[in-house]
Amino acid sequence: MNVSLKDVAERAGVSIKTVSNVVNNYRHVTPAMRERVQRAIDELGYRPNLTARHLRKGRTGILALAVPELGNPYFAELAGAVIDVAAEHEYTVLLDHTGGRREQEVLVSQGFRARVIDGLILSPIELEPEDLLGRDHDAPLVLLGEREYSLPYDHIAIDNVAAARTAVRHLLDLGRTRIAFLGARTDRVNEPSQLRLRGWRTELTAAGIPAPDSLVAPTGGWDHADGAAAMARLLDSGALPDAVFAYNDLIAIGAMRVLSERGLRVPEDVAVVGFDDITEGRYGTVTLTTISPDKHTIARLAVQSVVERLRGGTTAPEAASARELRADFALVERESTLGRP
Amino acid sequence: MNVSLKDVAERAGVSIKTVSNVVNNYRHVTPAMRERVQRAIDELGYRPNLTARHLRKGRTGILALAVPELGNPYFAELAGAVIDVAAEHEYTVLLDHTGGRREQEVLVSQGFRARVIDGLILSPIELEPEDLLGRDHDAPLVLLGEREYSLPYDHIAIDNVAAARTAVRHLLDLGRTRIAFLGARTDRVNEPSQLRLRGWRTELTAAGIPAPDSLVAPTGGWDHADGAAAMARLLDSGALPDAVFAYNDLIAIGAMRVLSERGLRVPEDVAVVGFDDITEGRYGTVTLTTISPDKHTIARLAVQSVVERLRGGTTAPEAASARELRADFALVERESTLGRP
DNA sequence: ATGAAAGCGCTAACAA
DNA sequence: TTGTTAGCGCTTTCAT
Repeated sequence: MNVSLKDVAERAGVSIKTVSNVVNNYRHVTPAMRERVQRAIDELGYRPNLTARHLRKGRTGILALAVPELGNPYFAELAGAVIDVAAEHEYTVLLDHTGGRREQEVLVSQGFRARVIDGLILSPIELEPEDLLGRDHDAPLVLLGEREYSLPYDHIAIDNVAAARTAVRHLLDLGRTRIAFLGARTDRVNEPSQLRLRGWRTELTAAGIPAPDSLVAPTGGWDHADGAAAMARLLDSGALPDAVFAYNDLIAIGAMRVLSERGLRVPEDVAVVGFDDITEGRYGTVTLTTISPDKHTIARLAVQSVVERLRGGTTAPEAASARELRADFALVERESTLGRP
Repeated sequence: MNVSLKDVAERAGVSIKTVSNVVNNYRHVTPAMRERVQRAIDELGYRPNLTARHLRKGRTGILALAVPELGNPYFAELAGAVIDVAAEHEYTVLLDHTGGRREQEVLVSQGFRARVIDGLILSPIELEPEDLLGRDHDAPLVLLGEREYSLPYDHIAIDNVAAARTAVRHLLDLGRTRIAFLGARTDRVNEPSQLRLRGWRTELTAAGIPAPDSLVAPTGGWDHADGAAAMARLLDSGALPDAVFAYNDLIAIGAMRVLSERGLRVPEDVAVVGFDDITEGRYGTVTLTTISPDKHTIARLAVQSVVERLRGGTTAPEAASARELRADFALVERESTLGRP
């Protein structure tokens, strides 16, 4: 593939510029000349060297997306959506995962893991606002997810408090009164799940129902195993919830597994609501009621945000223009709260 | 970030080469000089321009991975493993998905979707051998998955026939005799699932058990929904299997859902074995017995294959050096065949 | 409408 | 050990 513009130019007996004009569909080229050059291109099998083009133009056509864990179907499905939307804008996506570890998130935000990128979409877990303060990278950054930052970067999320309230409201409507929350991490001061926890507490309080800490079960992570462990601990503690609102679907499914092992029926004994609407929740023995964030809109807003800043040439963060972008969500009612028809 | 080597050189009062030496950890630099340059680097916040470096060296440090569907946890988990292994080799991973459509797979193989890459790992579904014959791209390619090609590219897979036989053997050992196969696609001549189907047939035949077509249920895709539909069709047809071997875990889980809806117990009435060992299978109300391919080894072999060819400078495919690389697999026995303890 | 030439930022001969 | 310089392949003024 070491055929360059120069080779084509020589072959066609024209200048490099003319070949470049043809390659880039420049308007003012006579049809005859275009054809002549095109023939040389075909004969030589010329393919433009994008790296050179990128060096010259200062853009690479690559966006990076960094999520906590690709093994979590929510992020895998979201990544798929981002790839598709990016393709529409003629961008390809470099994917990275951080394990939700602050250190990795910082590296990614600084562009240390993926450096040849035009823009970055980051879904942080542990990242602290100060980590982004001195960000020395000119690729526009957009933040995803429920953490709230007062930073000069676009942030895309659903209204997590409202979503959590909707989930709890649903359980209250079913007559449940001892509604547990599964998935509050306790090993960190700045709790990532605080918005959903706040929604849980607010809705219960508004309904005049107690929201004791004994019904809040912490987890170390957000996987099936964490949900199972938290549920087991909660039951062992003697708390007898008649409903569970989980931080995400994986935790909810892990919890349902434990409930089943303990001989508790879902939803008769314990109703369960998750969060994320991953495909997995639709095919269990008991299908999972969940909050469904509009992943496609999230992906679209994220890519658009980056692409707009790239177009505008304003890659530097500007507090004035930083936006809070909201995607919709919906409660999807299934068997884990309604029972099997 | 428009600080270049030249700026640093001026600031430090040295030549560009010296700065380059420091940046690249070249050996023969006096500590004093190194420190002096480093200070200039820090003061100016210099960051090397990788695009320029890549243009110069002819490499980008990016590997592309194209899988059928990121929403399938198997591929998401595999992608995560590839990203990690690639990082060890100082490569980042550009991720793409093809939907398992031939057209997309061809585009990817030609480098039309992701073009600035050093190497490509492709997991094809519909791709035909002839699609790769005239491949005009100098990035080394390695193929993943169960399709068998006689092509001059490394191919990494587990022994699908043996794995399928192991699964069926397990069911036979449990005394099952009417073992259905779920997930043979019928809309294509070159059946992607043929190896697993062959294993199913071979093992049954070896055991002197009939393997009638009436127990083979085709699917249009490989998702939960496809498994559910196939299972329903099979039951409606009057075939009464006492076991099911599914092409993958998603199909198996979809099938289990339908069995449950029909009042059939797993494994008492119908035992189920899947394929892939996705996390999801470990947390259902009935956990899933499955074939567990060694994803980490697959990822490692794939990245190694590409990196070796990159190192060797031999990016052109060579029939002589094309290898069939095997990763291990294991049967993981769970409740869908053994029952709950 | 086409050509000549500069230069994006870097690496690597070759020189000193 | 450090400096000079010639490109990598492309786009882009500025001429013609």
